Amino acid sequence: MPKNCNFIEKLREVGLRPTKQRVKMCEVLFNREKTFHFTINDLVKLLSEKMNQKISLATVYNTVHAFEKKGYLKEISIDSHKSYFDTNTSAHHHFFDEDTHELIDCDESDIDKINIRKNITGKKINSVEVLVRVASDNQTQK
Amino acid sequence: MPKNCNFIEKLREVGLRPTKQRVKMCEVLFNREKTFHFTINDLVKLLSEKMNQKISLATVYNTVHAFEKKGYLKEISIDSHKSYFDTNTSAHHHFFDEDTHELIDCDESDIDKINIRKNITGKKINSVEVLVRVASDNQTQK
DNA sequence: ATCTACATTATAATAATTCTAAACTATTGA
DNA sequence: TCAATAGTTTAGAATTATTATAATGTAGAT
Repeated sequence: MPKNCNFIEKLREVGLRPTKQRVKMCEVLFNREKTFHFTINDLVKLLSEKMNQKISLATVYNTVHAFEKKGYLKEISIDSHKSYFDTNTSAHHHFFDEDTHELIDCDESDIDKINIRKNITGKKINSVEVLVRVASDNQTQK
Repeated sequence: MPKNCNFIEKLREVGLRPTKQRVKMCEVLFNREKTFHFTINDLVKLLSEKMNQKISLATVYNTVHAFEKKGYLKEISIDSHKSYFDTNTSAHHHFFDEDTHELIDCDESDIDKINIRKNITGKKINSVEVLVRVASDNQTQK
């Protein structure tokens, strides 16, 4: 049984038609050990260069957003100039390497539980996320 | 002594020429009790509607970025679709109201100190910021 | 096999931001 | 004071990221 079958099933489960393009994108995004952080641009490049799969840019946008809506992907706000997505959809924190522009997931144990003392009346907390910006430690940095 | 003098001096101190446009923007941004969160769009509207000051869009971008570089403003990443700026340039956390798209500063006492257990070798921590997303608490929400 | 609803595609449209090059202005110092 | 000059503003063009459109294609149901 080829591994694609998993993706076909998973797509069907959430009500997304398992089209050629979506299955291909699943392979690129979810056949990984570690979580994957990417921009739409990264993904288009990966698909065309590594997978030799020409998918229209509009489809990549549509599909990424479909995946996001169905909980397969999560959008991360780090840089107002581009959208990052994360294959790890659980609530978790990030390190952001300002030298390489690389995102790194935090494990649960990396950051102690955040204690929030303030309450906004009539509002409930949807998420609490920490972003730790890091950069090169040497003296000669800019 | 008109209050503008302060801004003229301040601009000069950091090496920015105190032009008419910059001083006007200072008045809009920094003559406030509370910190101010805004997008470029908000600012352009404020300048033209409230202050009756027509400033070219390019100048608003230039000036906001000049202020940011000199530490007068801080950019906040919340929404990948627009850039928010904050007149509070110290390290601090935010609430983000997902209903109104409003940003609210946290006081020091609102969130306990964040304890980071992980170390990225060769990298130092530049900042640690928490974003708490809140939304309406009622049952009938979307 | 056929139908229908949903997907994909190329391309156009939009929105946010940056670039360009000409006109303008604050500062310097003769 | 006044010109020189270096930095600034401006309108508009260019660029980039993203979304909309409308025609064509395809998965799933009958």
